[in-house]
Amino acid sequence: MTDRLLQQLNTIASLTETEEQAFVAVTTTRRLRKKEWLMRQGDICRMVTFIYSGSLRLFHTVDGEEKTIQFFFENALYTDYLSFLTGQPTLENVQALEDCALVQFSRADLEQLYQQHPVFERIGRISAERAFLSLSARNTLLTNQSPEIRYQQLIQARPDLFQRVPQYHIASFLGIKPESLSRIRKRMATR
Amino acid sequence: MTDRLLQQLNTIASLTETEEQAFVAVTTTRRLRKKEWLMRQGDICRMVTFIYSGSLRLFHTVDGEEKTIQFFFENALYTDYLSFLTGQPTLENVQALEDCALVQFSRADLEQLYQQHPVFERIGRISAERAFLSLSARNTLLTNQSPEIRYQQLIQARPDLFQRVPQYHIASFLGIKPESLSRIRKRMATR
DNA sequence: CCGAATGATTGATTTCGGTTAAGAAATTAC
DNA sequence: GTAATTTCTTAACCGAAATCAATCATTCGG
Repeated sequence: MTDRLLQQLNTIASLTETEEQAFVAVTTTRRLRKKEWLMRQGDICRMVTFIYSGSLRLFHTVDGEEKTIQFFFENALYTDYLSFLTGQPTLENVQALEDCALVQFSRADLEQLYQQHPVFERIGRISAERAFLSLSARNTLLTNQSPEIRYQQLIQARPDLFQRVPQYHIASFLGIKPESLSRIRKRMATR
Repeated sequence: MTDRLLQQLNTIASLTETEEQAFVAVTTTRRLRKKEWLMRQGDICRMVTFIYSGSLRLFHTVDGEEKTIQFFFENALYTDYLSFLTGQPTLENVQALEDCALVQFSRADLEQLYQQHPVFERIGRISAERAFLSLSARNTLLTNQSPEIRYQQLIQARPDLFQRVPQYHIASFLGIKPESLSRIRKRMATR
């Protein structure tokens, strides 16, 4: 399982044999059943998680209501930067949508790697930059476009999502209520 | 001017004399008059800009309408990650709200620094992480809270903003129309 | 100091997504 | 395979912000 994570890292910056070994030494694997939790609001996030298979949903709870922020599928990486970096309790909830196989490593070990092999610092930088870009894109979509456009872009970009995720989670991800998504779909069908 | 930028960098990771000199060698300074442009949609962003004094406004143009994304004041850093990292033309417009004194360095030089002194890689990583966190906070506010709450949080967090920035830019930053902001203010005053 | 331009407020109306409530369809569990 | 639960759709109504339009206030240039 760790192989595929290493592969991903190598696409960011290539690792020597030694660096790969140092990295593998700090990873652990883990399984999660559907509906089990990777993270609950109030936990402290000390791990980076690589999704080898399965899927996760990240959401915040606002006024008792779940606001879906992101979905994670195979080959994605997840960590709560805020909690991971500051040691603060997280505001995030992450739950398995499907059974998952995961690879993890801890913040403490990552700091060690940063010290010992600057290439990981580079990987960390590029990863953070990418996370920023993808958040930025989501931000732009969410604030500049109408729900209908957001929905259209999403089916364009991720048609698979609708096969694997219930519609009311997708509605939440789009920043609207399930009833509204239903209306949008109807509107678009009859046009 | 570059001193204050160095100071900021040193709070992220401390630089040796040599590293400081290498950095200073690649910086240039620049002035901008009110209403002049640092960046226009379609440009390619090759620079990181440190605001020594003055202020800037970053906005996107969507359907002929300006959407203010962010304000920059003294000691802030600006770059368009997307354009800076990929070399793509930017979608961002950045205009001086007040006369500005700026310190800049180029992507090419930064890459050199990354190669020669890993500490800059570290600074780059931490900066990207911070940018992510701050965008994430804005995101949460913008998507989870009503315009009224967003306005309240903003005067709490940045009362100075209202002294330095016209209200219609602030409205745009809050994701609403000037008329609506005016009404929110009236509503709050009479309560 | 005055007129023009810019920025803020106010009012009338419209629009769109939220809310509430019900029922239909699909999935899950026994 | 059927009942129970979950998910999705539909409809009527509501409310907050957008839109449209006018007016007021302030700033700026000459």
